[in-house]
Amino acid sequence: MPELPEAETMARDLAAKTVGLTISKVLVSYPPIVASDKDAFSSLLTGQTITQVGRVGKWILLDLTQNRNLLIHLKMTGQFEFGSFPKDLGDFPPHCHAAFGLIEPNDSIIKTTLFYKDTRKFGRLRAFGPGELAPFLNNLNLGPDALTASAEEYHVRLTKAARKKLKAALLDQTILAGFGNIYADETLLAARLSPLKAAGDLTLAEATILRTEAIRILNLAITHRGSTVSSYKAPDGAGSYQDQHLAYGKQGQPCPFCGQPLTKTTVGGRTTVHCPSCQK
DNA sequence: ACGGATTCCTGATGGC
DNA sequence: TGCCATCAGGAATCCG
Repeated sequence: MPELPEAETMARDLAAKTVGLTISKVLVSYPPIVASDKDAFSSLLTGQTITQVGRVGKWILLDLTQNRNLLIHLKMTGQFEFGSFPKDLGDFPPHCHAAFGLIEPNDSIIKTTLFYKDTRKFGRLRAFGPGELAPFLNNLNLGPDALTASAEEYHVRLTKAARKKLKAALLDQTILAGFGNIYADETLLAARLSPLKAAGDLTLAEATILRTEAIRILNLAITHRGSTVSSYKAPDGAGSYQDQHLAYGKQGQPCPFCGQPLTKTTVGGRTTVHCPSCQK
């Protein structure tokens, strides 16, 4: 499930494969995947060249010519795949819902096709015309990026969540952007902080440790191309950070720090694994 | 107002 | 073996 390191990996792979290419054709086989009307979606994108691919929190952002943008949230199972342009709507690869035919500048032959693939169909693609992206992003009210926020920002933003449990606060993208279930559990264990603790009780010293561990783990995960659990895979291959998970999915196994068994609970509706003995 | 529950989806898994 | 129920989870939306 794509979180910050997986979104970053996908954005980098996508940038390497698509920047400089022009979208010559768009086909949508499952219209709900496109947040707006699919014809409006296609006409906003067709003819535009991809100039940059980046990440905003867990969103993937493609900058296009004529101040247009394509913003994608991968949710649980969204991914990208390359292939040849489908002959019709019945000719899509399995679980692929949108196809973008890409050409070299001043050419007309489709060089490659970018597919949006999403088994569970939770992801959404949105196209924006000039001036439309900023208000949308503004409305998302995303907090500072988990990778670049300062210790003070971690402290101020998390304590403002008051009685919310620390794990739930970390998953709230309006507090800090980028954490998902995996990296929240991994970070909390590394920082020896309880997911059940009230976020409002976090001291500056604790927030500082939390941030240090978060940045260490997120960067390490990026160097490993993310964590491949269930089906995550970036265009240039899967990740391997799952091999270094200490908390996620490790319920019942001994805590790597004290040896007591890790317990599984539910916090904020999410499966949470932690060490009741180490994490205070 | 704020936090918890529900909803969207499908493949994997577990129990009988 | 087969079938059905349950679970997984990001974030918008609904609810108390």
